[in-house]
Formats: sequence, structure tokens, C-alpha cells
Amino acid sequence: MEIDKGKPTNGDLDLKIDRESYEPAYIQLVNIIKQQISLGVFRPGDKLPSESKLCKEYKVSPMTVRRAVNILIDQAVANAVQGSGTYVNSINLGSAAFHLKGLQEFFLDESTTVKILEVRIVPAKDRASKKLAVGGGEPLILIRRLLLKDNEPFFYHKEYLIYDPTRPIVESELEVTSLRGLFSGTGSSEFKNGELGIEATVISSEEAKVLKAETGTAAFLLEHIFYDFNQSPVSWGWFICRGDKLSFTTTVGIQETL
Amino acid sequence: MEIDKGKPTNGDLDLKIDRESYEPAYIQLVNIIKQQISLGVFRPGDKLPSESKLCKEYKVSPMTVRRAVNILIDQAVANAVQGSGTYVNSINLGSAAFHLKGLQEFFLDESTTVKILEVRIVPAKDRASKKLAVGGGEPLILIRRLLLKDNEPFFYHKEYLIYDPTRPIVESELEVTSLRGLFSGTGSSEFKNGELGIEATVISSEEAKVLKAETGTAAFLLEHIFYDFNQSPVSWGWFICRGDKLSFTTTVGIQETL
DNA sequence: TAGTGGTCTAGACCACTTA
DNA sequence: AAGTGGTCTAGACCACTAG
Repeated sequence: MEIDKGKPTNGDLDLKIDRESYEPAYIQLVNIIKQQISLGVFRPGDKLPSESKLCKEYKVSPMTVRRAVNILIDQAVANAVQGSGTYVNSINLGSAAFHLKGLQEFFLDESTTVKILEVRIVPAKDRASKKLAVGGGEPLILIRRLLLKDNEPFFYHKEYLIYDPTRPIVESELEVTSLRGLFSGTGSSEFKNGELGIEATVISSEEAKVLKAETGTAAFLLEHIFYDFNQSPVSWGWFICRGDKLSFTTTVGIQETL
Repeated sequence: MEIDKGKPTNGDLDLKIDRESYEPAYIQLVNIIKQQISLGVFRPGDKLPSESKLCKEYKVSPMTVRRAVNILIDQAVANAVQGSGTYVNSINLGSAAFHLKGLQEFFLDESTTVKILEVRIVPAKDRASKKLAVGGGEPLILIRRLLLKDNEPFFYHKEYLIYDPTRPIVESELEVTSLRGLFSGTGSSEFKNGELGIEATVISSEEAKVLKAETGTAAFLLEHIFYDFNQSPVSWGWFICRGDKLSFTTTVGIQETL
């Protein structure tokens, strides 16, 4: 696209950085560029103005421009090619991500309660033995919980924990607070990191009973395994949720508001 | 935790920034701090050294420290409280995100092919009419595709497109390249943005036939709607994939390697 | 009031791409 | 050779927090 070099490259908008605004200059610049892409001033594949041009145009320092451009790159709105320029991306489903914020809200909700269905020591076998890296027959703690929202069953949770005789099970660990802490990041977790997986499955008869659902209906299975600071597995289990009660959504491409 | 102020706060590691390395200083600093958290030098809830201390300790400028700390904050490893300090986060499932990179790889794979099952003009009705914001009875393009990998059915894709008589359907838009472009960000898309959703479902008889699966087995449904640069809906549809052929995984907490 | 993070400046040098 | 992005310096001022 040909640009008249005597004029700013922002079309008819003539947007400026408002120095009096509480919004930082680099955020304003991000939004200005996004809006220009949104309006078609810059199209996918187009080269954005160089950093030095943006400096002059908006009268900010190179570091501020750089910070704004980096944000656009982080958000997969643009990509930089060293020595060449910064280019607007096409829409890219591969860069999409589904967040678990919805689940976080579920656990922070006041009407969410936990019902302990079972707590007992079981001998490790099969998958639990493998996942938790303990020999078959070694004792594990099995916890089965039902998570309710407004007294309606929502999640069925089955979890195997490493049995440590020196650390008795504290009641608080069984309550909703422990799970809430996991999802919200509050609480001082013993876990260093973990792995999560989502699968599509159908509800088994065991699960159907506690979830008040019919066997064979669709459900999400959210598997988890957590490791302690020695990188030893500590907890393995999974959540089951009826498919009609949960879904994950996200957006791709340029969003009107950040 | 009490720290002997005469010594560096990195325990027995005594890690330094290697100025000769190709790895930028700020990346090295990110990894050093992560490793310290990983080793338990800093635990969840602990305050990280202040920026000025990190400057002195690693002999880098404030901007470099700042950049490293911002990366940790972006990765949800730590959080900053203005006027107070920067604190290590607990593990937080709510910040977890499932990426579609796996699907991107699927579409980039050479052995992935597309079989067009049907292309025809249909009158808009029900959900398609609503989602694409056209009146009932208006013409829409319906495309049904089967995506195969190594000649085995993988995805069933059903898509409704706005019918624009001025823009005839180009054959290339029906091939795998168009979908590949969507997932990889290559290709010059007409779409500005879109919304995606994942649901758990069971395979219907129609879907079972083309996917060579049994009715009633678990499946993922990936719904999509795309908008053009006028923010008008252009495409609505969904992918169906057998649950045993697809899963989404991610990690939470501190990872050993970035 | 001292310390902290949040923002920003006005440059610099380098590696890389393009012509 | 000229232009571009990638990194980094050595400060500055501000708003906020905490003792």
C-alpha cells in the first residue's frame, strides 16, 4: 500500500497518545494499532510502520514503541522478522487457547460446596501405581468427592494421593478450600507443578449415579497429576463433568477491546 | 526467610549472567529465578528480591531486570504488588490454558487430506440463520468435509457460509489449504476474528457413518464462527472428532525448561 | 519516610534483511 | 549500504505500600 509520507499513516483517525490519561502510553499505542488493523488500515500481511517511524509519529521513545509492538507479538496479532519488519498476522486457530477461568469462578462461587463420598487407604495398582510411581500394593489415599453448585451435582472428583504416614490427612485438605486454592492460586500449595488433560468421554454407571445423569451421555474428563518440589508425583485423579454443563470458549483474531 | 545480606540470595548455585551467551540476559535471568523457585530457594508466597537488588546482584540495568520480572508475571509464576514487592505464585489451575497447537500440526501434516462430501446452496434456517444473522430462507453455502490422516477419517466438518453471488466459490477454498491457512495463520484470510467453543458430545448416526465410528461414542465438538472486517458473521460450523483420537494437555506451575 | 514497582527517556551497539 | 528489529544502558519521575 502506498502511503503519502507527508501525512500520518493512521488514515482519517489521527489518533494521538493522551499524556494526561491514566492509561500508559504503550497500552494506548497497542490499542491504536489494533484499531487500525480492525478498521482495515493495516491488513493481514501488511508491514507495520517501522519502530523509528512510530517513535516520530506518536512522539514516544523507542522503548515505549518496542513494548507496544512486543505486546502485539505476544498476542499473536503481528510477527517480527529481524532486519525486515513487523507484519500483521492472519487469523490463526493454532494460536487459540482455552482457559480454565470458568472453573476458577466455579470454585470461588459461594454456592459451591463439596461432599466427601469416600476417603480410604487402598493398595496401589494399575494406572494409579504407574502414575504415582509407586510399587503395586503400596498404600495410597483414595478420595472421592462430589462438587455441587446450588446443591446440584456438578463435578465428580476421584483422586489418588501418596500416603505419607508422617503427615496425617488434615480435614481442611478435604474441604472445598483445598480445591479452591488449587484453582485460584490462593493457599500455600505443596505442589510445584502439574499436568492437565481434557478428554471427551461418556458417563459410566458409577458416575451417572452420583451426578444424577444418564449413563452414556457426553462428559468432559479433566485429568490431573501434581508433583512436589522434588518432582515426585503426589496426586493423580480426574474430574468428570456432564457435557451439557460445561464448555470452553475463546476468541481468535483482532478483538475490539483488549 | 532470613537471607544473609553479605551473600547472594541464590543459595549454593551462585548463578551468573553469561555475557558471551547467545541467550539474552533477560532470558537467562528468567531461567535463574525459575530454577531458584524450582529448587525451593523461593517458595510460593515468598517475596522475590527487589528490582534494585537484582540489578546489583546480576550486574544488569533496571530495564533488563524489569523485562525478566515481567516475563515471570506474564507466565503467572509471580505477581507484583506496587509499593510492596513481587511474590511467587502458588500453582493455579485457573491460569491454565489448552492450546490448539496439536490441531495446527494435524493440518500442516503432509498426510492430511480433505474429502469434500457435499457442497450446495441451502436456505437458512434455525441456528444457521441466527448465527450468521440472515433471514430465514436466505441462501447459504453448506460444505461438508471429511478430514483424513493417513487415509483414516479424523474430523468431520460441517460449515455454513454467507452466500455472496459476486464472489463465486473458488475451488481452492474447498481444499485442505484453506483450512490449513486458518490453523497455521498462513494464507490471506478474509476473516478479522472469530469465536471458538469446545463441547463434549456423543457421535450421531450421521457422524458415525462418515467417521467410521459407533453411534454413542464420545467425541469433541469444536464450534467456530468467523467475522469479516465489517464485523459481520461469514462462516459458522463445527468439527467433530472421536474422543479417543484427540485430547488436550497442558502444564501448570513451574516448568524445568521454558 | 524509605522502599517498591510502573512507566518512560534518549540514546547505543549488534545481527539481520534487502536492495 | 541503508534500514530493520533485538538487546541493553543508566538513569529519571511517579504512585503506591509499609513501618
